[in-house]
Amino acid sequence: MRPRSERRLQLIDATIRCIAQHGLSATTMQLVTREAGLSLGIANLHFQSKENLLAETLRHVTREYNDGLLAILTPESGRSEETLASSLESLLDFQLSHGVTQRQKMAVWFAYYGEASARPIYQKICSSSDRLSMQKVEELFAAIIDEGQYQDRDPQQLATGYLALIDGLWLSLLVAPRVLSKARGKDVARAYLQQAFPRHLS
Amino acid sequence: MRPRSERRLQLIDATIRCIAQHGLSATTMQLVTREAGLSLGIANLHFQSKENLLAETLRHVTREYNDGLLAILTPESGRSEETLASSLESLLDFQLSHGVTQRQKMAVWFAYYGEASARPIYQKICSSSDRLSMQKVEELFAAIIDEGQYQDRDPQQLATGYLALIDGLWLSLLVAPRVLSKARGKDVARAYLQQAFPRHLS
DNA sequence: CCACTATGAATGAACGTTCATTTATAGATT
DNA sequence: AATCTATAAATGAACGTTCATTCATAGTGG
Repeated sequence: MRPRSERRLQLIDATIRCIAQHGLSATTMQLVTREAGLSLGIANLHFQSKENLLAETLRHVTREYNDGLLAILTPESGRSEETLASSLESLLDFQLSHGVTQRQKMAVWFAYYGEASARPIYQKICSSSDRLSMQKVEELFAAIIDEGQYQDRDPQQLATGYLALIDGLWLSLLVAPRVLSKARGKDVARAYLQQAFPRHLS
Repeated sequence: MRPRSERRLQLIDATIRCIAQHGLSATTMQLVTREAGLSLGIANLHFQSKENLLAETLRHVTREYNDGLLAILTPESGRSEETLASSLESLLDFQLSHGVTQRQKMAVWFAYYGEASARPIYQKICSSSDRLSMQKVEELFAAIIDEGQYQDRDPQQLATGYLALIDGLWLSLLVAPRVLSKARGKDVARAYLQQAFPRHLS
């Protein structure tokens, strides 16, 4: 017997692996609980329903990503080494890091995106996460434009383009990893940022 | 009684509407055949199985898009008015046209992408379509770089970035249409191309 | 001894598929 | 033209399977 929070995480992790391996539509309670090494009834005990388990899994993956993003893009007092240029570099490193671009995570992410247009719950979670990224990246870009005295740059438009580019690269990495390597994907994203802020990226 | 090809198209159209409205995992044979105004058994008569119907639906949407792309990016003798600059403009217009960016089509597209990592059939269809787009866009970009004598431009990298950007914009249009309008999405894509080929886009 | 955690067989609803039957169409025969 | 025949199209009730959920039961810690 283990505490509630531990079992919840154990089941969410198993759900992630199942979605990545079998897809969202083939993910059953049997598969998830067996993957977790637990009995069939346990998921309903901790999550009430499958729908809820799936929603919580999406929230988990989304929160994990958002926390990583906020750690980079939220200015903190005491980090004297931090510059706007280093934040930009960190952002790029993070979004194409191993942790974020591993197959499992991306497969989960896009599986939910694919169903989002039909399920309000998923749509809400996805779009609110997108809004946060957009806001934070736009803030960073605005500060960089100000610092670098860049002319004719629209931070909102650049942030929209950058985040769309990252999403598209993730999709390519997921569907055709042999065509696009992670390193090349990073080059492409870096080129975008270099065009936008040449004096902030080597 | 109607000929085979007509019924097939009728069922594929119904499948598209069902996926857009209910999602891929909630699309049942009952739903599809009722949407088409036909009986339950008819889909298996024309498509053998549900799996086959779903695969054919993906092929249909993919082919429709590829045909539109090829019509723009395949040079034809007799089109004397055609320039590389006008091809670039046409490409942009097409990829953010009403026909391509309507909710139904995008919802179907991403629903399959979401399942593609777990289903080889979907993966194959999606990735071979991506490869075609990549090849054609890369050819266009290479010709433009040559004509415009642009320096330090890698056509493959630019094409990868551009197509990823378009994918990402479609995703935004689907999940958060209120945040990103089609017109603004087009502006963002145009800005990318303008940075790359300033002398080929007004 | 009580509250919480855990099990897995049982349940009923929903699903894809099948198939006996009916309906419609086109060609052949009278 | 009218009738018959052969073929394909179309139907929907029925079948077997799979699924999420329930629940009686058992185990565990305080």
